Amino acid sequence: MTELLKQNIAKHISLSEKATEVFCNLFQQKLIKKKSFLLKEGEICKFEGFVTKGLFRVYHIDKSGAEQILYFAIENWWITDIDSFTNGLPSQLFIEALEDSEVLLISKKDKEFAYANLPEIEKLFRVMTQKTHVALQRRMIDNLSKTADQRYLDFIEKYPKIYQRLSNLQIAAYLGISHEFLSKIRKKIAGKK
Amino acid sequence: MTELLKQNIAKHISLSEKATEVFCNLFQQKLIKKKSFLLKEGEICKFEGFVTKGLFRVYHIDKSGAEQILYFAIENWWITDIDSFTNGLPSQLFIEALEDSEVLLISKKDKEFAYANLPEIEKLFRVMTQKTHVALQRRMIDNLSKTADQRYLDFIEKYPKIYQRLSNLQIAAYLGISHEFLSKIRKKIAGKK
DNA sequence: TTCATTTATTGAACTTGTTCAATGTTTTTA
DNA sequence: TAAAAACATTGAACAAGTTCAATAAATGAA
Repeated sequence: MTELLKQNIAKHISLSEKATEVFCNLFQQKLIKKKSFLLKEGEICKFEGFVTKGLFRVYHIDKSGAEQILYFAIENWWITDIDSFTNGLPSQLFIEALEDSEVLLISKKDKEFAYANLPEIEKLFRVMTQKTHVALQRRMIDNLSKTADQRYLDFIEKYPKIYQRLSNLQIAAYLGISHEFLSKIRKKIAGKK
Repeated sequence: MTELLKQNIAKHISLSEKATEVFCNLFQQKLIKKKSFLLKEGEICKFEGFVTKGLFRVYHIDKSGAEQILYFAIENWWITDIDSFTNGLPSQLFIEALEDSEVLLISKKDKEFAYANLPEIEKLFRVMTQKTHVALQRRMIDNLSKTADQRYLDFIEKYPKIYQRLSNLQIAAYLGISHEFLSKIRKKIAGKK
């Protein structure tokens, strides 16, 4: 059950078999039905999760009711509201399953146990946070410099597996454009081929 | 000379006086004249820096020659290209002093020494990376949802100290708009008061 | 299988932001 | 301190993206 998780850890750091075992045993599996929420705005995020099956979206709803998607998470991705989780603040985010999904969850207490007793885990999360930060920096630059057409094409190229499983509504909310405009972009691109 | 740095560390984690001393001694001061570069695109970033005086901008230049500013750094801020530094890849960023400045630099080798010998330093950088990541997530959401007018007002409110030291050209490159349009926004806002 | 719901497409009018070129203002530097 | 360079403002024409409303297509639940 934690096979994927073990592989994922090994991609970031080298960790002894024993420590891997101890760490992975801190996770509990949870099944989330499509359209259900792992986290809602206002709640305090008490978990960090690793997706083993399905698809989630992590998003924010602004004052005018529009949704902005921070990221999607499929198999092998981590999900949490890192702000709420680490600082104990009410979350400003929603985490919703877009398919019937399975996650492995670790509680805040157990993660602190891991930090305290498995020193390599501190490195694991430092390295992972650095990588997601670099990815977000790139996305920030792209959003500042590229037109919606190009961001759409980039998205398809970068996440072909995820793209196929998403509606245009979701993709538009990720790109930061209206779904009507995405529809027009798709038409324009189709005409060019 | 490392007084500011020590205070900054203490804001993130609690670290023994001895370890603080050892860690801070790994830094070397460097003076950077206005309009000089700490890093240029194509170079491999070999340092992580802590600003003790002055002002820097960290930016990218896209294919069409437009500049996108990832962030500004004044006293008490850290600067590096984390991607290039950790992965040894050629940087896609420029780090330029906008004022005569002073930084404390730590080399990659010395940082690895610190990770290996001062276990708390691993935590320090995990915590700091998490905080900058949360800040960037918020900026991402704002860029997806807010109009340029609002982003400009937010910027002034959030970074009043930095704002005063910047030209409109720099602010526009941070907000992702043309400086002409920023000029029009400023006129509109001034008229409303 | 059918009906209801959600998702996608399209057009028209509108808003936001860009580009280019001209002019004025401030800051640097010789 | 004068000239040069960098920065800021403005207008006009244009491009990118939104909003609203209508319709079509796909999906899901009974």
